[in-house]
Amino acid sequence: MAVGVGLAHLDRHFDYAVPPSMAEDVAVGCRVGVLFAGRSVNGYVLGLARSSQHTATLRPLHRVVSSEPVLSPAVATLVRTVADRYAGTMSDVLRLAVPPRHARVEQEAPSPVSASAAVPVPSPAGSAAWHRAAGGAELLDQLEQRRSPRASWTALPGDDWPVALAAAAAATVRSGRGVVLCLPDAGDVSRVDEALAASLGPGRHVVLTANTGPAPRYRAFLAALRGQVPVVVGTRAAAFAPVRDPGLFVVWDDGDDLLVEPRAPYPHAREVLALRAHQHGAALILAGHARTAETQQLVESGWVRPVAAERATVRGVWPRVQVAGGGAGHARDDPGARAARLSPDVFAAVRSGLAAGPVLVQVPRTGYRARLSCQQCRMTADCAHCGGPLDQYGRDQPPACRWCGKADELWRCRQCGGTVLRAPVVGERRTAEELGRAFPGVLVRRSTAETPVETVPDTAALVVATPGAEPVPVGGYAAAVLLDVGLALSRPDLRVAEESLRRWLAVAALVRPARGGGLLLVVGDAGLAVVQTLMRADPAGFAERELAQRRAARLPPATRLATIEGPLGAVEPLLQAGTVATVTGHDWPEPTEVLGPVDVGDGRVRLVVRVPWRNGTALARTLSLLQSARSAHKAVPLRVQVDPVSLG
DNA sequence: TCAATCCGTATC
DNA sequence: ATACGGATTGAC
Repeated sequence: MAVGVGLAHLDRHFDYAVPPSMAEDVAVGCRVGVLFAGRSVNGYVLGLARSSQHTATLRPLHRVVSSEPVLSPAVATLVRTVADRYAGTMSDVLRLAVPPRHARVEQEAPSPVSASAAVPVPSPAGSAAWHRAAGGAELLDQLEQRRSPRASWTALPGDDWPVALAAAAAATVRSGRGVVLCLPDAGDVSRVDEALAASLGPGRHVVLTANTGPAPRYRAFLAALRGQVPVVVGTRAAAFAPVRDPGLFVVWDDGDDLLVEPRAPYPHAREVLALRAHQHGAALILAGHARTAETQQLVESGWVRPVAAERATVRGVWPRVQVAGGGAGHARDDPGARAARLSPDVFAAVRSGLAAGPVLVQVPRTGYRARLSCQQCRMTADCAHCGGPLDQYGRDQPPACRWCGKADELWRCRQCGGTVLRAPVVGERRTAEELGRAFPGVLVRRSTAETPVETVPDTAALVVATPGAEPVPVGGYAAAVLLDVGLALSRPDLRVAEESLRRWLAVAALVRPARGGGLLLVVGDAGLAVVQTLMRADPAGFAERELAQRRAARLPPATRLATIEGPLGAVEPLLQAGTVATVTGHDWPEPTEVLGPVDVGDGRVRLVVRVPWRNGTALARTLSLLQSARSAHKAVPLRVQVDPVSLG
């Protein structure tokens, strides 16, 4: 059995004797309680055998918590694989894979399932998007015929992708197999939920998300486990869902950080589902308007095949893309134009759009602001005392340093001597107010993650939305505006370009085609690669160049990175050659770069370890051994992250 | 020579 | 965490 202790050196199975009194109740995969090193812990039965390798006499099981076999052998294997991949423990991954037990839900009489209810025949509407993509129709056919294609699908503007994904799920169900779909947020999940209800009929799927309460969550988990439903859709919480005979795994928009589990060992739903597709010989669809460098790497390796429309088809549905100069990154804006963001170009685009239908203005999230900079030359404003970033903490207060807190009463730009600071991001509220004043009589709606607007009618209306909270208009937006493109790109992040483009492609996908008058106005520098991508309507080409650049820069996914964070005294010795070999018996795989340390405060430091992609497994193994050696000596565990989302 | 104690290691 | 064993120490 697997015991529920998080210590790395105890991350293996332990044998227990089954007392005759429990023989009836115990089953492979069920929860049991045992006495382990003198304390009572829970665990899962990994297998039942007549004999044990263990020579000493076995302790008896303490109790059988429940006979429900919540950890199937396949999921147990998956959990082990994910733990190894991320240098984590099985115990940690089990917490992600098996929801907490809810006894009352477990006792509930299973709702009568119309197992014989036929899955409706495919509807033409469901496969419209697939027929637009080269290889899409074949993909559906293969799923229907119980085959297992693996694909990267680039959805087009106007594609009803929730319906398309539901059609792929239905085809798989008709072949007698199960499906798991993971989407970044609850909004996406509910759209696919609805589409699945239409394509599968009632009672054939369940929704599994973390923010539904413990009871409904366990109920949905059990429905999949017991084979009552063949399809599970949800957020990253659904990645381990135990569907019967899985035939298809789907990830939507894998560039979204929400697909990364925030609990150790921080697995990404795309990786979990790709591992499952490999494990079961099942199909995999990595779908989105954008394509990540990770997916591009899978495409280039030949493991997944691209399913995307031909150029002519793409051109036919893409909006007209117009670039308006300005925004951050331009050193010489006319100094008076504080509101370059809402320039005459923007007003013109909004005005003409409103004449034809709804208009969307996407504004960077408040709080996602870049550093204050000089109004005149755009030089970043740094603290004179410690060099940290200055920030504006109140309308009438002097700027102060985010790091040391010192206020700078008399800031002067160290490049041009300017004295006026530029607050780079104005929130959506302010933008909505400005637009409301400029277009009196027009309804201005604000949509944010906290208070999203679901849909907008096909009439003149102005929607100001933060990324990810764009309402889906019934008939497409007549125009959309991307403000401050260069500014968003100034964020200090490993994946800014990819991440920003992802958000902008999501907007482009909601705009009417050029021939229907659709316009996408990009406020930024036409020379930027991401802006070029929007103009050329070529997300796959961007992914290709992005991956090439990552290779050249030795960044993921061309390499595998891990971060190690902990007390200075524990982490710093790892920089010395031979330390890891002394501690674990194995040195870093050759070659490995160990970079750092970076002070992260509180006496803690962080190292970055980098290996070529092919050494990823060996690196994870070394990191596991390191954690094992430490936990065996009662040292505090280091915080290890394989494939960290960010290095900041 | 034996018990008390310490330390490292295993935990089935 | 707790349990155990082997090494160490100190009193007789």
